[in-house]
Amino acid sequence: MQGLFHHCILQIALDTPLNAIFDYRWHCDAGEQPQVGQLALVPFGRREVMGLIVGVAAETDVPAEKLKDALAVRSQLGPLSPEWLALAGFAADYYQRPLGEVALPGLPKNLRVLTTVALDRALKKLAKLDAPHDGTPLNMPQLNPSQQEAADAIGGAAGFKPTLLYGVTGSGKTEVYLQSCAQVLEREPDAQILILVPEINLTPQLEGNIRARFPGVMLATLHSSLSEGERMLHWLAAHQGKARIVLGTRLAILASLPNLKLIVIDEEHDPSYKQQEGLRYSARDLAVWRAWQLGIPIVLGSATPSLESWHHAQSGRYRKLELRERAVKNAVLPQVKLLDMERDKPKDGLTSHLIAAIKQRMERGEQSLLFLNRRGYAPVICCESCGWISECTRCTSFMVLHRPEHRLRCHHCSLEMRIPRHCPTCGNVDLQPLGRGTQRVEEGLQAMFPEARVLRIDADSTRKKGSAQAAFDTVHRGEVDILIGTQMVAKGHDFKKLTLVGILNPDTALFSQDYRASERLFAQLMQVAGRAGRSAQTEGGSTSEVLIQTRYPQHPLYDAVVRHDYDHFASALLEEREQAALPPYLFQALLRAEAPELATAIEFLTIARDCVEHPGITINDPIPMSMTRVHNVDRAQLLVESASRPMLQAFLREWLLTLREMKSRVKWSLEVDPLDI
DNA sequence: AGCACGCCGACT
DNA sequence: GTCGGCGTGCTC
Repeated sequence: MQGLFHHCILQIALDTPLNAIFDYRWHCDAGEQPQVGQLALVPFGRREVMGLIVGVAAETDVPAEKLKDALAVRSQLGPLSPEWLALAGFAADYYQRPLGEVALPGLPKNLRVLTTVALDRALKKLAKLDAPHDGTPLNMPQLNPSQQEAADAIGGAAGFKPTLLYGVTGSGKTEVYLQSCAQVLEREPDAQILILVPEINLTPQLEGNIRARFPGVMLATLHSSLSEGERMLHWLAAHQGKARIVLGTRLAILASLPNLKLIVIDEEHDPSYKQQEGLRYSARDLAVWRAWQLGIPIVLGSATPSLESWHHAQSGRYRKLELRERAVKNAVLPQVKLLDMERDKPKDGLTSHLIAAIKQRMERGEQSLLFLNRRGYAPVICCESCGWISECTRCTSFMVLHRPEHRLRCHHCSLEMRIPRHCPTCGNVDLQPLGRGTQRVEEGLQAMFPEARVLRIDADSTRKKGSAQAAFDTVHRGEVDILIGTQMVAKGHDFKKLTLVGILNPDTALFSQDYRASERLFAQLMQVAGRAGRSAQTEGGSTSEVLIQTRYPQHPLYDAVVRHDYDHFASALLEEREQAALPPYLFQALLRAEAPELATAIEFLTIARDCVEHPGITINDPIPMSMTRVHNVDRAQLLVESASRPMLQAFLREWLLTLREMKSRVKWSLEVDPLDI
């Protein structure tokens, strides 16, 4: 039959915002017919691009004069599976983006270029790179009963079974993952496992663990800091089923994994699973869908689960497994204490109590960690006589003082300037820093403890590639007495000699407009707190301490942190969310618009609000975003809500068709399930 | 999104 | 006289 056709029509998805599939002619009588899931090089406008074949047909409606010939089909590469295409298709539908924008950007860049040398080279290299030398597998450490129970439940599960693994920091969740993996790998000779972690700087440790534990198994990593060559090799290893464990960040959720049998999401509550630009997908949510689609188990692990997952566990949709104790013998949870800043007035940002605690660690030769989520020297400088403050000229924000560099810098648009000698409005020379960031605390500490080895770790101190790792290594070697840092120090690292964590300025999140702020603060505090006392108690029986400086020691959030009581805190938050009709009891989408003038953006959103019928959907009024102006662009947003996800989905599909028709020159974008509102 | 065409301002 | 600004129009 096929011999009758001199050509066929390839239906191809392209990486373009145009919401369409493009048809091309292909002379397929000569060789085999191209397959759905293969890549094809096609002329598109005045350029040549790589597209994904999503259909092969005999005919097309496209008029013959428009129809062009595809240039090449990348036949060296096995086609992406129907399951993978369905995953990309689901993500495209759910997040309301064209299929090509979802399916293509995740592929290695070298697969998408004109020449095929990089692909050929990687294929050759991979063919030689066979089963890694079979070293002696490390013995699996003995698990405690609840770990063992969890590992058996996960490793032995069959069918779609989401599990929430709820375990305090240091309770040995990683060990549970590894032993679950071991069970799956042993049982199914071809099985692949996908392990997602929030950030790359956590992976080296875990990667090492996995390699040591499974010496006969090929491991591939997938994250944004791989070189193009590595990315191609690792992606192919996964695609061919050779890599049996794939460890990656959120982007790895779109990896091609033909024999996927288990998905592990570590620290599932972590906001970095949500992509914050372009296609704003949630890797965690896509992972659950992928597990459902394939009918395989998935584990979501956290000490402070997201309220979404917690809700699912409460309702029975997810199975909940708990690890209540720390896995290392004698390692107990750190003692959390609140330091009332009203009673104990801080000096250089530190209360006398915290200073005394640091001093004590110094004397014992132990390490202290101070956590302050604010980089720079001071968040703003001001004029004492006229009240001028250092605002950014391009953003609704302040210019942050960076003293070591003698500059003011906007953290949103990167505008920089020298520190003015005198006030730009009144000429007064007395400009004062207001508030404090990590640099200023570092300075204060060094003055207070001249003999101490103080190290600051934040985005500014670790600009250069590899410098973050170097800094952490210094801490691990014990060459630091006091560590001061932002978010960066809160995650993953396991400092053996660390017995004190001081948290400097957490109060701002308590009264935030963002209803997710307290959920995030709790998670963050628990995570930083978890840095202390991860190893066995130090000699002399000193327990680890977490000291939180606050003006609101009575606040229920802190009370829950002190009692290490996520359960009640989460249940209370969920109840509030239900009362207030907020997620996870409600589904949201956000339409954003930006323009040189705020009024233009608002006007567009107002038209958008009124342009369609919307039964069952609530559309709020357009409002300026909380940070209205960034880099001289004003931004506004429109929140859309519904109690029914399918209704919201159906509405959005309809709505976007209309919005695209409008051809407005206002730049706009839609986000489904926004995290920050 | 790219990329080209097209029509108005300050420069070798 | 040209280089180049970004408005608008198209991509099987």
